[in-house]
Order: sequence, then structure tokens, then C-alpha cells
Amino acid sequence: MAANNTSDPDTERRRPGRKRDHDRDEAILEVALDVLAEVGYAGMTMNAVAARARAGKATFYRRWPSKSELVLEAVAQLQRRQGSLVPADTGSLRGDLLALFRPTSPSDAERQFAVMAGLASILSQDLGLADAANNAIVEPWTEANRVLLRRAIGRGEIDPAADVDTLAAILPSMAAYRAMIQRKPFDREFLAAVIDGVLLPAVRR
Amino acid sequence: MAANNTSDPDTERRRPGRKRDHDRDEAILEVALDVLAEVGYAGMTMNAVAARARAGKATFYRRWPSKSELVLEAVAQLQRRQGSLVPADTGSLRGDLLALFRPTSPSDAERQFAVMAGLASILSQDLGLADAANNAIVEPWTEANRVLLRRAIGRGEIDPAADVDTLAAILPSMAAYRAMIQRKPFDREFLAAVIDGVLLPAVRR
DNA sequence: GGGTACCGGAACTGGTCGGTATCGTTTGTC
DNA sequence: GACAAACGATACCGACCAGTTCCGGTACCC
Repeated sequence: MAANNTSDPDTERRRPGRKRDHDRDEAILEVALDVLAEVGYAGMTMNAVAARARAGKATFYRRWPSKSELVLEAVAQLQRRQGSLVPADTGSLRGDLLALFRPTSPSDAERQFAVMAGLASILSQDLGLADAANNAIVEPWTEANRVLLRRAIGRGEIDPAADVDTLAAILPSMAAYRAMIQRKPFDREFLAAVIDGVLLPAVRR
Repeated sequence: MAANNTSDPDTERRRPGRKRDHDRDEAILEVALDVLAEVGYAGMTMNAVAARARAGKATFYRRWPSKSELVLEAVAQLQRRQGSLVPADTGSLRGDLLALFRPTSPSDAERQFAVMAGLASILSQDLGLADAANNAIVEPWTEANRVLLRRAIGRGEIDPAADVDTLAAILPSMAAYRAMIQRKPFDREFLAAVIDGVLLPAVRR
């Protein structure tokens, strides 16, 4: 089993030369997300990202083969940083739902939807990226809502025949629509209107 | 009051030469909407639209000063063609909501959301276009839902304290989200799930 | 019939951007 | 200390595209 001298520099540690600085990876991806949120995929130029990250473009292409691959990994990092989004049990469905939007700082959720809006253009072209964006940004919220609804059913608080899957999609859908098309803030006021005007009335026994 | 010889050729009818063929306007805008729905704003090239419309680009720029102005007017035409979207009274809220998606051919609604998805990239940059798209495509649906809900209240069919504005936004929001991000069809099955699983339970007395 | 503005088509221009190559420098291994 | 790879920076290339200009031809007004 001879040593493989042509493999990835990360797994291969028999080569001379300066080591790749992995701190730069995360920093670059973070800048990419910022630019993406500000100007969208089409408006995001590699030069702009490089300049803001104080990096050379060679540093980019040593890591990712293309712009789209870089963005794909940036979205993956967004998902990683978000964590599992498991909500604390406040005792009532209403409290749980409201609490879901507190722990992550509001600017955090705001940025996620800004990134989503920036990606919107490319979603119709690149199916892989569309899935990645959906899985990274919206699906965790939907899943968290599902958990809360099931918990409320188990608690006997709401109608056990409630259509959990459809109901869980309401808040994320309206948040995405509001952020992307209407460009209005998804604030606590609107959140309360949806919870009290739609969700809770729909599930009462 | 001397005659103004430098004004728009449409309002000014004192000039010689071949008349501008206004049938071309609509045809070009229609092709633009098709291309927009297929490849999005960024992917839509003037050459491609010209080729498919069998028109020279000079014909474009004689009518609209730029690509964005052309798209803006194409969206306005989409709104014009959609009409007022006044729904027939079927006697029940459920019937009314389902009927709302029948009269316009399903491919029509499908195309509207495809255009919206194609526009998504530019919405964050161009506020005017964002408003135009919202007003042309989604707002008419929302307004139609509002009318139906108020009608059901007047009929005594549903809870008169229902939050009409928030409820009316649900179907359009979920349709837009589903078409733009999830790329799943907004079919009758999903429509029925939202109506029976969310809307009707939320408004029962 | 002469003049003019429209038509579709095509060539051209100027700018932008993804990606590559190269520079001098820095950081690591042998 | 010799070598090699990563670093930031910059110049460069090739493709693409919005917008302009020209062409030969056609419809309309006088």
C-alpha cells in the first residue's frame, strides 16, 4: 500500500510547503453569504467577494472549482451554523411558536431570508442549489413547526386530526414570500397575526 | 399653440413614413414573458427574445429604452390580460375557493408563477419591478380571496371575527413559495389540502 | 413618385465577469 | 538552507450581452 502522493492536500500530509489555512475557508464563505444577501447571485462577482474577504482569487479557485460550487458550500455552511433549531417547551403551542423566532437573533433569520432571496434567480436553473437552499434555510423551520404541532397534539392541546404537514408549511411559506416578494419585514407583529389569526384557530378542538 | 413636432409618434399624427405596427408590441411582450418564465431575467437575452419574436432589436429599442423597461411593460401586460379575477358564487366558501383556480386555465396560473420565479432575482434590486410583479401576479389572487371570505362572512357561513387579510394571503403565499422554491406543482390536491386543512378549520364558527 | 419612418436581420462596440496565469511573499517540510 | 505550496494582489483572456448602427426592403403621407 504505497502512499498516495496525488490526493487531496487536506488528507495527504506528506507534502512540503505552506499548509492551507482552513480559517480562510469559513471567512470567505461568510463574506460570500453577505454579498449574496446584498446583491443576489447574479450581482455577486468573484472580484467583489475576493476584495471584501481580502483574498486573492487564486485562493478561491484552489478551494472551489467554480462560483456555483462556492455558493453551494456557503449555503451548506449556513445550514451547519443554524444547528438543529430544537425549540424549548414553553407549555403552550402559542408560546412555542413565538419562542421559535427568539433564540436565533432576529438579524440572523433576516439574513437567511435575504440569502434565499438572493438565490431566487438561480433556483429555477440549478436544481441542486434549489434543494440545498430549501434544506438549509426553510426546511429546518418547517420541521421545527412539525415538532411543535405534534407536541401540542400529544399534550392534548389541539385537535389530534390536524393536518400537521400542511400547517407546518404555513409560517415558513409566508415568511419566505414576505421577505422575497413583498420585501416587508417578517416581524413579531406579523408572526402574531398568523399564529392567532390562522394557526391556532385552525387547530382548536 | 404651435404643433409639437418632436413628440411621441403615437400621439403625433402629422409625420410621414410607415406607421408603427402596434400588433408587434403585444407579440414581443408575450414572447418576453415566455422567455422570462423559462430562463429568468438574468438568462433572458434581448437577442433570444428578438429571434423568437422574429423581430430586429432596433424594433425593441424604438419602443422601450432598456431591457428593464421592456420587462416592466411585459409584466403590466400580464396584469392587464388577467382581468379582475372576479369569482362566481358557488354558494359555499369551499366551492368558491376551488372555482377560483378553474376559470383561468391551469397553464395560465402556472405561467404566472413561472414568470414570478424568473423575476425573483431582480426583485431585490429593482423595487419598481418588485411592486409591479406583486401587483400583477399575486395581489389579484389575494384580493379575490378577500372578496370570497367577506362574502362568506356576509352569508353567515364562517366566523365573522375571522382575520380576513391574513387568511387571504395564505393561498397566494403558499402557491408562490411552492412554485418558486420547492418547484413542486401547485395542483388541485395541494390546493384542497390547504383549504380543508387550514383555511376552513380556521374560520369555522 | 419622392421622402420618411418603419420593418427584420446582422454586424459591431464597449463593458462586465468567470476563470487562469503570474508576481513577490510567507509558511511550512525535509 | 533548499524546496514547495499557500498566500494576497494584479494583469490578462475569452465569452457573453445590452445597446447602437447600418442594411435592403416595405408601408405610408404628401
